[in-house]
Amino acid sequence: MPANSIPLVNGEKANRREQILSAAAELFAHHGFHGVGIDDIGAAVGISGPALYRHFRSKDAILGEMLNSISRYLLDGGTEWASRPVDPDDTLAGLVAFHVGFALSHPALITVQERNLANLTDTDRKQVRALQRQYVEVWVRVIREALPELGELQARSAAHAVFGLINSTPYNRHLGDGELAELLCRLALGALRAAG
Amino acid sequence: MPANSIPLVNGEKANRREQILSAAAELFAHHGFHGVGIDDIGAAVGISGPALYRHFRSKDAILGEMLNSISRYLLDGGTEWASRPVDPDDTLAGLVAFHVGFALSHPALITVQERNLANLTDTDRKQVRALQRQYVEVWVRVIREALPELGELQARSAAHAVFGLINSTPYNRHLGDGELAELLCRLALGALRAAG
DNA sequence: GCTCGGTGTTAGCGCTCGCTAACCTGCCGC
DNA sequence: GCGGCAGGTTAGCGAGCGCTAACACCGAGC
Repeated sequence: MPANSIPLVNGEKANRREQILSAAAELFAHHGFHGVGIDDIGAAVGISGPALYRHFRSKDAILGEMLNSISRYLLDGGTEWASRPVDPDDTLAGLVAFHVGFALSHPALITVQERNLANLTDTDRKQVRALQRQYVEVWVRVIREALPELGELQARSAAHAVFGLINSTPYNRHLGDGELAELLCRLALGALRAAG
Repeated sequence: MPANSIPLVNGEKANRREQILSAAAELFAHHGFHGVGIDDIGAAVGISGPALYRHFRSKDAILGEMLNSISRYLLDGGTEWASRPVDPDDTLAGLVAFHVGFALSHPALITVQERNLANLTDTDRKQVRALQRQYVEVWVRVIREALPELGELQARSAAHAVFGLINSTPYNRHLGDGELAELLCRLALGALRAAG
């Protein structure tokens, strides 16, 4: 697990900022950024409305910090897996498992990241986009090492498709976590294998 | 192609209601339901703001009709494919190709359907949910006929995952449509094959 | 040629929402 | 023990938004 700080599955302990981020993530995931009021977020952590401004400069800043830290966490984790000196197939499998693990333990963050990019400030959006692009590049590199017959464009499209597959976790709560994780890994790797 | 009416790739001819629905879909996809104003939608079809109320009862009604017709179109098309008397593998391949075709020609609708369910009226949401559930059941049935070793829960999870995979088209515009369609079909079928 | 329904316009109401202002309170360091 | 700061409160502002009201235009039918 990278130095980064995301894993604290939900609010047990954690300082106010993190409580707020966690609660806001849940709310944004359910109702969308514009569908959630400052007062709602406050109420979710037991304080009321404007008190949030003691911890964040604005509502946009909450979303900005949330998406930035998600993207950074994924990029750091992905980069670490990609640099493991094992054979390409295992690297790919590790990367898939890493992403699956994140998606399963933080479905709300996945939802927010997928839906609310457009609600970011221009500067925040640029940062997040840059991090996401780098993360995709990590995947493209790993995919092409495991499947040398794929072109770069094909690999990039396949990467996006696999993200879509894995990020289906928010709608996908029929199975237990363990079984679902294993299934998703199999599906993702099966898809990639079929791409070659 | 079912009796239903979705395919008219964009605004060429079409009456006002359909122009509005098409423009609104694009806007909702980019900015989210709450991020789009009545005036924005009007401007996008060359009329101004409140004139929309000559064609729709409310802003919610626009979203409601949009999502209802998407869901109905998918269900009708899916049902038709599922009832084709060919062997199970071909049925599954046809279903995949059908969904891929829709996702590629209407990425905005895909985005709206994924992101804005929560913004529907209660009654609209119930209707849409019901249609979506039926569509998933069609997939589950077809998947299990092609892959009898899968349990129902596994098949349902796999279906959701494949939806996620195919619905990645909005982020996936690196390849030409033809090549992307073929790739997505291969990925989806490869994933499902690996599930067994 | 007048009516009238269909479709457009602008003005403006009422509500919600993000955010600020002004004030309160309890804890920590000197 | 007292000053100050961190972190909370409520009141209220200004802007934006969904929607309605009131009116204008135009083409079709008697």
